[in-house]
Order: sequence, then C-alpha cells, then structure tokens
Amino acid sequence: MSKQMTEMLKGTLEGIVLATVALRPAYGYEITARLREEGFSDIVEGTVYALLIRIEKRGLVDVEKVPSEKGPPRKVYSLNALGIEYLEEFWGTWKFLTERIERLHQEIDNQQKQGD
Amino acid sequence: MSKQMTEMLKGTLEGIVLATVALRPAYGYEITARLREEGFSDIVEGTVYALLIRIEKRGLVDVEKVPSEKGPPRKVYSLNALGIEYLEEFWGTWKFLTERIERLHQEIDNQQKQGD
DNA sequence: ATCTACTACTCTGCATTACTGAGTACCACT
DNA sequence: AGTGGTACTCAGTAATGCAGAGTAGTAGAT
Repeated sequence: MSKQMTEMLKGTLEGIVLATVALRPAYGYEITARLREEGFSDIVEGTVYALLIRIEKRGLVDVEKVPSEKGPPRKVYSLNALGIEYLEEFWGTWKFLTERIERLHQEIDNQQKQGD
Repeated sequence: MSKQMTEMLKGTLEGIVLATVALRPAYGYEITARLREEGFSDIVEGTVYALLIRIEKRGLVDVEKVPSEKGPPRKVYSLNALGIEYLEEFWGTWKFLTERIERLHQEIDNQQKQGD
C-alpha cells in the first residue's frame, strides 16, 4: 500500500466498510476479500477487523454469529438505524470534501491551459 | 470540526495544501485563512504550519522569507519539481479512491430504487 | 509608556486510525 | 500428524490533525 493511500483511507475506510455492509450484511473475512477484489489490494485483515469492532462498539451495526461450513463461526454485521444515519452523514462530509478538492483541481487545470 | 471531517482530512489536507500552493505561492497564515474561506472553517493554524514544515522537510516546496508590513516575516512556499510530481501522484490516488466510493454510493442508490 | 489587537509563526501533548506481524481456532483433505 | 484455507484477535508502531499555549512584530488607543 502506498503511504498516500494509507493516509487517505483514514476516515474513509470506515465509510467504505459501512457502505459495503449497507449493500448487504457481511462478515469480516468476506469484507476484506471484497475490498481486495475492488482494488484495495493491500488492505490487511487486522485493519478491517479492528474497524468492525469499533463500529460495533459505537452501535452502528448489529452482529449475528452464524456457523460456517469451513471454519470458525462468522460474525455477520448489518447496518442498523444509527448506522444508516451515520452513513448519511458520511456521504455529506465526503461530498463537501470532494467538491472542494475537485474545484482546486480544475482551477489548476485552467491555469495550466492559460499558461500555454 | 466534525470528527468525521477531521479523520477524512488525514491524508487529504496535505494534497489540498499542495494544490493551494500550486495555484500560487503562499504563506502559512494566508493558506489557513484561504482554507477557512473555502469552508474548512475550523482548520487550526497549528495544523497547517505543522504540515508546511513537513512538506518542506520532504523537499516538496521551496521557501522564501519575505518581510511583512504588518508583522513577522512571511515564509512563502512554492511548489518545486518534486512537489509537482508528488501532487500528480496525489491526484492519481484520490481518483482511485473517489471512483470506488462513488461506485459504492451508486450501488446503494440503485438498490434503494429497486426496493420501492 | 503600555495595553490591545491583528498579523505570523512555533511547540508540546493528545486522540484517532491504519499497518505490521504474530497468534488462536475450526475444518477438510492427504 | 501435517497442510492449507477459513475466520477472528491482539500488541505495538507510525502518521496525522486538534487543542491550547507561547513567541514576535507592528500599529493604534488609552
């Protein structure tokens, strides 16, 4: 993982995982695997599990233990009402940030065009 | 500042400041003020100054001391070749992240529409 | 002259978060 | 017994932003 990406994930990985769970309930190992498929190739399991415990403690998700055919029981997480609310807030914060960064990017772009 | 925004700024504030300086050279107090005007109303000075010292140490910016009419001399930062390269990398990482988050957002949106 | 206010930069300690790297446990197959 | 894949846990570390205080320079008010 590039250092840049690691730092950028701080504050966004939580939203990404909440959104993943919002799409459909999932357990840690599955979430980690899905993130890796999505291109976050170097996400470590420990990071995801720690995050899941965090959001569980904050009461954003409900947890259900489900036996697995191939290993220890799975902790299946699903977004509850508080989690949905929190995810909405995340989209808002994210939108605010992307708009400002996008604006900066375009200002630089325009400047470069004028410099030709 | 919301806790969400604080965490989200980790890893992105650096790019925001680099982009701000790329637009035109600037000094710390000015950058802080500009960020506040842009909507990052609760950015603290200490954060920006610490970040500037960091990117200076990494050799991403050049610094020039310029006397001020109204206070201590200003440290004017401008992006150098290495900084420009680094900023390009930032845009790449940022694009990767926004694409994936945007995709997640739309998948949830589509799901909600189907759920009607 | 000194007090206040604004400009401008610095510094220490803290909270949060992701990574590293190791460990535990359960099951299937050889 | 040993290997490999599934599934979760945990201690220690690095990086970053915030809180809050401090230092300094200039100008105008008291």
